[in-house]
Amino acid sequence: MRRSEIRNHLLETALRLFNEHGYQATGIDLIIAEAGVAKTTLYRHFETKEDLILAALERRDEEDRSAMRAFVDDHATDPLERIFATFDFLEAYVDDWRFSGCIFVSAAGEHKDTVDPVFRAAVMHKRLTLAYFEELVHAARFVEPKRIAAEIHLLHEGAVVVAQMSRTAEPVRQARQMARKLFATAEQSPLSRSAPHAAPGAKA
Amino acid sequence: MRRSEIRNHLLETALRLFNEHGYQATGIDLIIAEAGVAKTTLYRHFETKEDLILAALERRDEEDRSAMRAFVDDHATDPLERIFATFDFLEAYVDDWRFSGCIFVSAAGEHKDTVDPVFRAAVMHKRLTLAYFEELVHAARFVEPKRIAAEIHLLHEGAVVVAQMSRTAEPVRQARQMARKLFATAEQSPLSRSAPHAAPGAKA
DNA sequence: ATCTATCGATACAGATCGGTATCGTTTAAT
DNA sequence: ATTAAACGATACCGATCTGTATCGATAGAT
Repeated sequence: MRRSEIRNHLLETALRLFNEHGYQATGIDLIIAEAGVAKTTLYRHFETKEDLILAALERRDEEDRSAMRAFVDDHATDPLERIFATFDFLEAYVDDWRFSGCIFVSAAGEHKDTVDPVFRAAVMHKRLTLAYFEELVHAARFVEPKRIAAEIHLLHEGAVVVAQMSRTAEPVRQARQMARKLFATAEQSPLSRSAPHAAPGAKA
Repeated sequence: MRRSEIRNHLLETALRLFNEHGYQATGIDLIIAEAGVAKTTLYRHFETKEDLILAALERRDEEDRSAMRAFVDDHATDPLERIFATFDFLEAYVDDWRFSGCIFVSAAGEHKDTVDPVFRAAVMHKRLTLAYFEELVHAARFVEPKRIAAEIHLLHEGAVVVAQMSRTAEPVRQARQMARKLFATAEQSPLSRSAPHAAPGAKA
């Protein structure tokens, strides 16, 4: 294995095991065994296990959010439909056979102290995801974009947790239906959302 | 301390510590130290740590659901308002300074194997909670009661997870608003709910 | 081709884990 | 008052944990 690939390989292996068994339950020895790497090698790339967890979460954060962006860009152009497309992305995410809950929620559940770096990393992921929702909602010209974005976020989180327990993607489909019902009646800006010319204060 | 109280005391102590630090992170030694009890005593009441976890979850399950029932009974008589009262209960639950996320979701996050008894116990709690929602929805004469109950459940779970990250009760209030908007337009049975006159029993 | 940094393998340290064994003391029921 | 069970305290077991030390082999860059 090439030198520069080891770090990536370690992160991917750790991420997979964290997702399968959790953080505390995943020992360093298991990670290096699955990665086929010596313990010294792991500790040359990551100072502590916590550093490995943080690096893994950071990587997954970027992966997830850029994957959602790409999915939305690929599947919808209409600003309103782009909002609903996030639920389609979520459905595919939950339908993966490796799915066993949101790893950030699990990370927050295992590191409950609000000053714990792992907890803070989980919170940061949710904040960045919420910020993307705000972009989408803003582009759809909703009034109170922050409120609508928070509602989308809440639906996403609820769907994922229920899906984690029921091991079905049905909660995600239900969340999308709820979103459609909620945002069909949500008042939009006087300048209708399909207006090709930019509305004042448009961010993206 | 009286003999019969030891088991209860152990369960309460364990529950508190599990809620503070999680399950794996809470060692037996910490539990007995906080409970002021010898290790032999703990193992005379519970065969293994897993048994202690399961007993704690079972206890908490019954406590939570009976507390929600009592709250709803106390705060609303109108069948529709009783549904919304569950969100008021949830708000008080989340507003507690000891709140750090749903212990059943955390339990499922730390025991991801679907055949793990702890995971199954967490799932059972959610199923029983959902069943109660179905009772409430049925009493409110909604068509498709199971669908409506699942939506309430999804809103609850989403609110709790977002509240876990933000450490605010605001997500719960938002979830209640979403429920009001969703179920205001939800079609009810031809026999409209019994009280056509102004809603009594709404919370103060 | 040589040098240097990183690799794999292994052994080990020190702490902590869940759980057991022992024993003297206390408590509840007869 | 006596008996039997549960108690507290403590020492201990084997396993596992994160992290370090050592050392020969290997690979990248010059």
